[in-house]
Parts: sequence; structure tokens; C-alpha cells
Amino acid sequence: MAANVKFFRFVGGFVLGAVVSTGSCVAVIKLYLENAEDQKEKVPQAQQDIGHYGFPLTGAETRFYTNHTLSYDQARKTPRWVAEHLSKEKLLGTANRKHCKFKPDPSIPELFNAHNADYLGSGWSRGHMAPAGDNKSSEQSMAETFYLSNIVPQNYENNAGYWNRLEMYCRDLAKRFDNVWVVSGPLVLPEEGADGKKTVCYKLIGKDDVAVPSHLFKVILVGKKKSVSSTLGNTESEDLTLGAFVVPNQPIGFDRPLTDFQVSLSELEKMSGLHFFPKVEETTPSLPNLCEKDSCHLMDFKEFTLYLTGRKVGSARTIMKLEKSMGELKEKGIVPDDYLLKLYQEKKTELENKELNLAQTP
DNA sequence: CGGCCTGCTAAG
DNA sequence: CTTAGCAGGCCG
Repeated sequence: MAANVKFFRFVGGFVLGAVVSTGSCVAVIKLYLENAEDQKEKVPQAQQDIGHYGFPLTGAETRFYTNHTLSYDQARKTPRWVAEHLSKEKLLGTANRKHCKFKPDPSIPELFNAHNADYLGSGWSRGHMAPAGDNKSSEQSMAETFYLSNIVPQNYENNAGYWNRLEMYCRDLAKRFDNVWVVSGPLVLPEEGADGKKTVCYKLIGKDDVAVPSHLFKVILVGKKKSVSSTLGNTESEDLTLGAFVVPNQPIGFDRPLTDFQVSLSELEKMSGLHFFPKVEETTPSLPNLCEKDSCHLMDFKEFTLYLTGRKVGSARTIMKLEKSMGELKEKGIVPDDYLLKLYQEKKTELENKELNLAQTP
């Protein structure tokens, strides 16, 4: 499958910061925003000489995929951030991850790409930033989330557990809000040593030296539409609410509420070096707290186990597997709810017919 | 033979 | 939902 990636480069903007020292050591910064054609006329000769063979490229441009957007870190071989927009409608569909494969992003220079071999056997799992589960509406967009440009080395249990439940909470928000924007990414946070001095230290995996993050962040912005009367007539606007979270890249149990990992947006911005949702902040300096306007409730053990059992029942291929899933549920002391019982009965009937047909047609 | 894919199983 | 691992088939 060819890469269907729109790649926008903002080459037109040549940004030059000229620092001029004055007698009082005050730096004056001049910014030149010029089109490439105008550069020869207006850029000082010294800068033209420095840039004669071009300036270094970071590869951090915003990259647009079918249903997610990201900035890539060419040194760490992970995204810096990945953005999505969720809505009730966009979460519908039957796209299946069985048809997807993790693979290097074909739109990223091979020198900077991660590969499956970096992850396999490393002790770290391949963790989606834009989740596959947010792309049920399109096989194409789901397949693109399996590009390793959207992946970070993630603790197995964290990936399948706490982070998974956080992603489910984001999808749940789309039921209660008209718009959900999510920005996710890796962090390598400093640690304080015995001498009180801080150090940033992180592991690298594979021949490509993929950086293992110490933490993962997620910024969630939700909007609920409201009708506003004004002299210009009725215009649509929305109430916005925001939550920012920093989760350690390690196993986290069911006893930890999401609020344990909530941080202020400015705290996260300082840690990450990213300025989130700049167009919101221009107009609304401080946004209501998501965890006050909504529950920030992640599935508990019982809810999560019921959900997982439902998925296993739905994908069971034999009556043996079906009964095993239900038996494991009982062992955990969890009574199936009506939804699961119905799912179980339907699947049992389906598999009984299937195995009957199989026995009759040799 | 190695490398790659597909399908099935296991596990939180 | 989130993953990994292994077996078997195909191919140069």
C-alpha cells in the first residue's frame, strides 16, 4: 500500500533571528519572515554566507496522515507529539487491526526510521500514540497508525492496562461532548540524584537507538456546542474544558485514579517544550478542569475485565475458547452482565451451527 | 539456508 | 481493547 501522506512544508517562511548586543547587554531580536524569492535582497550578506549550503533540517515539521497528525523526533525515532480529533461518528465502524502491520513510516527518511527489529525482544512493546481503536471507521487510517512514527517503546502492562483504559476514557468522552481533541506523546523527565542535581537518562533500544520514554503525556481538550445569541444573530460556539496528564511508563494498578497523574497545562508545557492548542490559549487563558466537569473515571477492575471478556467472546473461534473466556471470568469472581450474557448466547449459537456444518460436510 | 508472511495462541 | 510469540508455508 502506497503511503497516502500529505506533507506540508512551510518552506516559504525563512526565519532569521539577528541578535544585536547593546551597551547594556540587552538583546534585541529582529525577525525576518521572508519568501524564498525575497531572501537575496533583504537577508544580510553575512547570513546569506552562513546559509550558503543551507541550514540543518530538524524533520520536526507537522506531518498529516488520514486521521492523525504528528511531529517526529529524528534523534529519538519516536513522535514528539501526535494529535487527533475524536467524535461519536468518527469512532463508529468495523475496521480490524488484524489487517494491520507495524512498519517503518514510508514517508520518513530511512536514516531516521525505526524498525520492528528495534522493538522485538527489547522488553518494550510498541505503543500507539494515536490508538488503532480510534480508527474503526477506516482501514486506511488505522493502518497508518501502525507506522512506527506513531509508536513509542512502552511498558507492556502499561500499554495493555492503564494507558489502554485512558484511551478508552477519551473515546467515552466523545459520547458526552461534541468534540474531543487529544495530543499524546513521550517524555524523558529528569531525575534528581543523591547530590540534588538533576539528570536526564533514558535507554535506547535496537540498532536504530529508539529512545525509551520515562513517561507518556496526554492532553485532552473537549468542546460542547452551545447556541449564542448576539447582535449578529445566532452563532455556534462551544464550551471548552481541558485536562493534562503525565503517566509513568511502567505498570500502574487499578488503585490509581487518573487525577493522580493530572498536571497543569503549563507544567506539562514546561516539561515537554510544547505549546498546546495555541489558538485556544490566545482567547481563553485558563480553561475549566476536565476532571471537575467530567469524571476522569477510568474503568475499574470489574468493568475492564467484563469489557475484555466481551472482546474475547466476540472473537472466539471455537466453543472451547468461548467457554474458557467465560470460565476465567467466573474464576475472578465476576458475574457477567446482561450485555455479556447476550453476546455469549449469540456467539454460542453461531459456533454451534458452524461446528455442526463442519461435521456434516467432510 | 535465511527472510518474510499468515494464522493461531497466550496474556493483561 | 492492548500486545507478543511461535509454527508452518513460501521463496530466492
